[in-house]
Amino acid sequence: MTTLSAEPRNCSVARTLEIVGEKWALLALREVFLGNRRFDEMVRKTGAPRDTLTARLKTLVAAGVLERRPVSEHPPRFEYRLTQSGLDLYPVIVSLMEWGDRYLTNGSAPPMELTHHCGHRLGAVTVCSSCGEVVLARDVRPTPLRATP
Amino acid sequence: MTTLSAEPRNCSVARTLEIVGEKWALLALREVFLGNRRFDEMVRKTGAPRDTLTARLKTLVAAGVLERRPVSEHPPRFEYRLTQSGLDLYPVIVSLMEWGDRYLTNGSAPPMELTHHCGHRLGAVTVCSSCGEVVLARDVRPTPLRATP
DNA sequence: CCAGTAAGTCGGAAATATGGACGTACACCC
DNA sequence: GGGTGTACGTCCATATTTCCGACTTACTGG
Repeated sequence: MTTLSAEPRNCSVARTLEIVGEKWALLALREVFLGNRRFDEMVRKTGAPRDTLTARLKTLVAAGVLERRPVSEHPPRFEYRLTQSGLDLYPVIVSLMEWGDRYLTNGSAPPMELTHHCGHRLGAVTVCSSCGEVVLARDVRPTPLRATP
Repeated sequence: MTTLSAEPRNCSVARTLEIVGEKWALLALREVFLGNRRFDEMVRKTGAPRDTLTARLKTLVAAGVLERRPVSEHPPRFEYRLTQSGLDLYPVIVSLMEWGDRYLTNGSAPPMELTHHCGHRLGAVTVCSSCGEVVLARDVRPTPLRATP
């Protein structure tokens, strides 16, 4: 018999989405990348319900993507900071933004522009780390698995 | 007064997430990128509830990311194909996968590898289209808006 | 005729999301 | 000292979604 029913794939995409696979999680991250590290600020800038944002931030902190740290004792105030793994989610955010800029602006200018430290507007492209070529879906194939011996 | 309450940002990330900002939508896209274009196959490989997948596919088709086309009349069979805008979501998928491979494999090998047509394992990196440098969050700033006159 | 597959739809229970009010702990100002 | 405002949540009741299993339709193949 062939692998007949193929359980749900446990790939890295699925695993990653367990952590960031929800609108408010990614929008909270967007805010932190933009420098807004405080709860109320995130509520305002994302439009997320306070409860939901609380839950998402907890997940992100538990996953080690954000760190919640006190910035003042009296009054008690906190901020959420990106950890290294959090910083490494930047490509996810920018590729979402890039796509929206291309397909969802309906002719008008993108609602926000980013400037790279090279001085130019950031245009983010995904390239292959081996050959440096722009990655197109049609140029990529899943590597066949070796049979389990 | 300063822009006191700052309505939720309507940025491209938020707009994009209205379409793909949910686990099953992105996993369905992953499957299509892997070549599985059929409904039942997506159900099996993603583990999504059939209803939910139906709903997500409808959204994706409505957004023009996928196209639902008949592949047989008798019996009626359909497949979902990526449109150009759908193909351009590839960077989102690969950057999610890249991150999971880095942070969620717990020491073991990634559950799936991709091969680029250059012959090497695909390592996807996001670079600035102007200077070619790898994009790091700390090297990017939002461009200040011109004041509305 | 029976089994199987593909592509959904349906219904009802369970889980989540949402919005508004509330709580706490201050700071600022008069 | 009292009133107002901000930050960071929590709580509750309702609304919406999700989830699962069963069912439907339309065939093919034996």
